[in-house]
Amino acid sequence: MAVMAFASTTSLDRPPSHLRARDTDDRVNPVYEALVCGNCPARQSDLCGELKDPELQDLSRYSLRATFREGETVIWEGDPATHAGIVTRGCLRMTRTGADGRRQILGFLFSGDIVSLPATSHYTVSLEALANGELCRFERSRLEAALHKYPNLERGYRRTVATALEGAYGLAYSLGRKTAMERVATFLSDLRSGSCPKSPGGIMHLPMTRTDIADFLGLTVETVSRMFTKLKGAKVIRLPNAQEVEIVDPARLASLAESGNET
Amino acid sequence: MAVMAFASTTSLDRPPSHLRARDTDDRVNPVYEALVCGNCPARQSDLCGELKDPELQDLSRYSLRATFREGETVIWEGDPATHAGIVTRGCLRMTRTGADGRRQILGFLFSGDIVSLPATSHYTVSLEALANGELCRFERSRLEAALHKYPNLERGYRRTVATALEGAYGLAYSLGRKTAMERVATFLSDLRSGSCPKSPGGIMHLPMTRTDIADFLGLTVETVSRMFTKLKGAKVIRLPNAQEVEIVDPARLASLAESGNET
DNA sequence: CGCATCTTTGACCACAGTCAAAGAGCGTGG
DNA sequence: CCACGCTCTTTGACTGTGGTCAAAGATGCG
Repeated sequence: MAVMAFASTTSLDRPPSHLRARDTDDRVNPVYEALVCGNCPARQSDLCGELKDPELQDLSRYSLRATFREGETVIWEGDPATHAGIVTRGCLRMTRTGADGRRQILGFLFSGDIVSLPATSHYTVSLEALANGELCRFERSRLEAALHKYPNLERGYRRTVATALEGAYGLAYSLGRKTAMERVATFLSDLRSGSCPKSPGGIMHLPMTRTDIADFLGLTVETVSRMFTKLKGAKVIRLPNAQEVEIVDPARLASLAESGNET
Repeated sequence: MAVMAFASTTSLDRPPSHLRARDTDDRVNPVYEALVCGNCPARQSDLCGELKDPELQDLSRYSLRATFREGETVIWEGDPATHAGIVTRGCLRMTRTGADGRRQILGFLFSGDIVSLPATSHYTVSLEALANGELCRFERSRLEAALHKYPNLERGYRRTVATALEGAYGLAYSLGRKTAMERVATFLSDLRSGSCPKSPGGIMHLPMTRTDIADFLGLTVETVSRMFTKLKGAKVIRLPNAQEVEIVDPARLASLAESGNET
């Protein structure tokens, strides 16, 4: 699939074009796909959730599967927006990078989350893999045809984008009006109730680094680390190691997410 | 007669009345609406822009017009989300308010801007009028039916929401990663190229207060005021009075929006 | 084991927030 | 017509939260 180079904003701290080679493993396999959809993690998503089996089977004929590896950039800000898709496995970060390298992460995508089409002809965010995974993608015109053919799908897509908008508003509220402690508490609280996979013991594995969290919350690594330490000291969370968090006191965490200092 | 029946139906399932006295002036007038659409400011919008005249005429049968006055709250966060609509005149602010009164403005809506349906059954933001104006509204199920009937409309709606998402991402980037000066410069620069009405002399009338701007940019009134003063001192803008801004040096303003201190 | 990357901690600093007060603009009423 | 009160804006002095800089632990990998 043809992808052009875009010197401007994208190639700052991420390795450039050689990573995009993986894009080529898109493949179409009607029979296989139809079978796969049944137990696809995205089967429960807003997008596919309301589809009936025959609809899904028809739709799956147009789906393309692409695997990605940790560290790989799946979508580059500024590239022609040719596909939309669903994450079926793994985790990605959605980022926007300024000309001077400042970075804002706009969200983390887990299995079942959707990559929607931008309003413009080019992507306005990058998508970088935090863990190996897989995308179920649709070529733009195929998706648009399907949206028109299946009102269920169209409604689901609408809800999906509205949910994304809702998330962005929530993020804006955090960034604009919350303190560092509130932001970190909000982040952990949201992760807990979100699609981040949890182990049976209630321990969450964080696929993102402290730097990623900082870039998501509009803070610095140091501040994020200090807040983690503080939450650990207050016995609100446990940190078996840097990548694992156990939320010991969800109620207190939720309260900290709203007020910062205890109620 | 069918139209009249529809009119009474919608007034029945309209949200509880104590919050919104003004809503009562919704009215349906097929002939009048059809004529009005032709020179409606929203005719150029993403939503209505691609519609052909017959489609528009059909659609207009379901439109409800509601006027609003400065200071009035048109939509309350938490209310059942019964309508979507287009601003046809005036200006509104979209706000989210925390339990403790902290406020984040998520955007300003001018004529032609769309109020889309939320993913949930209830509105997640409030809409407050900054200037007298008018909304062209559609009852939820009517809009959904129309979206399915007219692919043009559906595509337009999709682009509209994607544009809103784009705007929210831009705001998040500002809030998370820009300095006070950059945010104010970005705000003014965006207003200039946006739908905020301008006088022939290139002077913009700001319908929002400094407090509103602060609540939009995640700053305080004092900081916003200081940045305005600084921009005036640097001859980047002129301030004939507090409500009017003339952008004297757009290029410099744009540069300040990205880097804060000169290039 | 050695190097690289990520995380944590500490000391210091600056940008924007807080608190306070004066100035500007505007509608209302005497 | 001006005085009054209200709201909004501006300016000043000071403070504090979170950023910056630096360095020491962890952790993981070849």
